[in-house]
Amino acid sequence: MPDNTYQANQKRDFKDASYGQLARIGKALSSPKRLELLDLLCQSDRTVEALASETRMSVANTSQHLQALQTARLVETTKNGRYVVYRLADALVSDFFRRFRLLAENRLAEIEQIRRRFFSEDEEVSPVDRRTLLERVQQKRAIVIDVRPQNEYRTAHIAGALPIPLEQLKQRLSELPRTKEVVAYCRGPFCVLAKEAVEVLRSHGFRASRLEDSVHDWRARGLPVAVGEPPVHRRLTRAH
Amino acid sequence: MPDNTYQANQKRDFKDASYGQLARIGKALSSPKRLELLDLLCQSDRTVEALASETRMSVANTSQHLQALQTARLVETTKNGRYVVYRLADALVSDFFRRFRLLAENRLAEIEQIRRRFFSEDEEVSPVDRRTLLERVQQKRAIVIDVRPQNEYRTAHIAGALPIPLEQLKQRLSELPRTKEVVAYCRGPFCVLAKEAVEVLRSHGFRASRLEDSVHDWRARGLPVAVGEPPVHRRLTRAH
DNA sequence: AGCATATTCAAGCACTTAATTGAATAATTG
DNA sequence: CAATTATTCAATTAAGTGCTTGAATATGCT
Repeated sequence: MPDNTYQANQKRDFKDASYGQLARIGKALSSPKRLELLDLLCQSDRTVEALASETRMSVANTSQHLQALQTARLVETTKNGRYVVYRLADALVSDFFRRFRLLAENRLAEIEQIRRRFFSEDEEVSPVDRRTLLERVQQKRAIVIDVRPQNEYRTAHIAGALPIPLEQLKQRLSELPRTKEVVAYCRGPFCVLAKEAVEVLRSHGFRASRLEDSVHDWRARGLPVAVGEPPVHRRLTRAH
Repeated sequence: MPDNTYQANQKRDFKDASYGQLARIGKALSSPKRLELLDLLCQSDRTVEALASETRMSVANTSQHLQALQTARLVETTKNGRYVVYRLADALVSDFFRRFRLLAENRLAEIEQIRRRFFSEDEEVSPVDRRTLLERVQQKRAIVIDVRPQNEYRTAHIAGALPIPLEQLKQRLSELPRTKEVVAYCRGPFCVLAKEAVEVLRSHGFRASRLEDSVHDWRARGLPVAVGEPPVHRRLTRAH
């Protein structure tokens, strides 16, 4: 009997320890701010300062949240001079984050409501158009632009997309064709860059719409993803 | 300028609201006990009482945790007489839970340490043997037994596995072949049923080992999964 | 109807967490 | 070497969480 209890306790301890470890990951994912940081880190490495200003948090608070993510081993750091660069600890994390988001979108109808309240329906690329997008690009009837900051583009982008950071968009409108459909994408469904880009483009008479996919969604669909600078001939032919 | 601020605030509100929703899921996953409940619910529907006794929690506490899972819409309930039956809200949840666990196993070396401390190496089916298991079963050199409670077996089980709940194992040893390798599996890596089964079997002279896969892992590998009672002819031929 | 059982609710307690603030550390620059 | 900049640390506060306890609700049984 005491031996039975001992074994039963061992089993309980094993379970508690195991699920306790799983909960370390869960805890890391339990704060909106940490999730926002993680989503940004899925796009590219970043310094604490850059993450703080992007998320509108104080540097100290950002640092604390990043340490929480590091404790869960979802991110890691390297020191570069005065800067500490945070990055995902493994590509698996960005893959997981995507599934986490998809689960939330599937289970929580509120997310779709929030989205509908913020985005107007006519600026989105419809699911139908999304499937034929690659085709339309190949037929030169559409062009995809990546409006994220350049280093995120370099980390990974939709193959064939033209890098035009939102900041530069107004000055570079002449590079874009008025005859084609212009599809802008950014970090994913919770990023507002592409929405702003579409507003700018439409106000200048372009036919523009927003693709809510991130480059990770694109990859997960088995569609081509590229790394680094855009091929030079592309820029020359695309520019008008 | 005031209009800019207004728009900037709208964007911030959109992000805060969106990531706030994601965090609802994260919060549900941030407690060891809730994760244990969720893992159990991946195996089959259960009443509050059943979940409480399985996890060694008070009924009230179990009920509270289940409500937290329900708030995150990961589980749902139906009332059956006096009982409230909790179940996963969608098959996507069990698929997600598996990936969550795999991420944790990948990122947190502590999990492997805890496992090694609890399981002895020689009772596990090695990764190599796992890949050829199906083959050995077909060649009638091995037999797979499912030692979970019967209703979990009925919900889903490895195709061809023989249902022998751990509770009945000692009385039903005569049904098992002494010439074949006996492979026991249960709910997955954090479940102790198969370990106990292997100990019982070995102490009675069987060649037995534990397969740490759950039926969901099996399905995710593209291997055959079945539902319901075992085919009758199987039981007759298998029984000795 | 009265009792037993399954579950939920509500209050209370110890403990944890998120965010702020100001100081400390560490690397770089003039 | 002093000043500057990026980050972390430590202390504080308010809010939130996990678990317990005892009561309340709801269903079924005799």
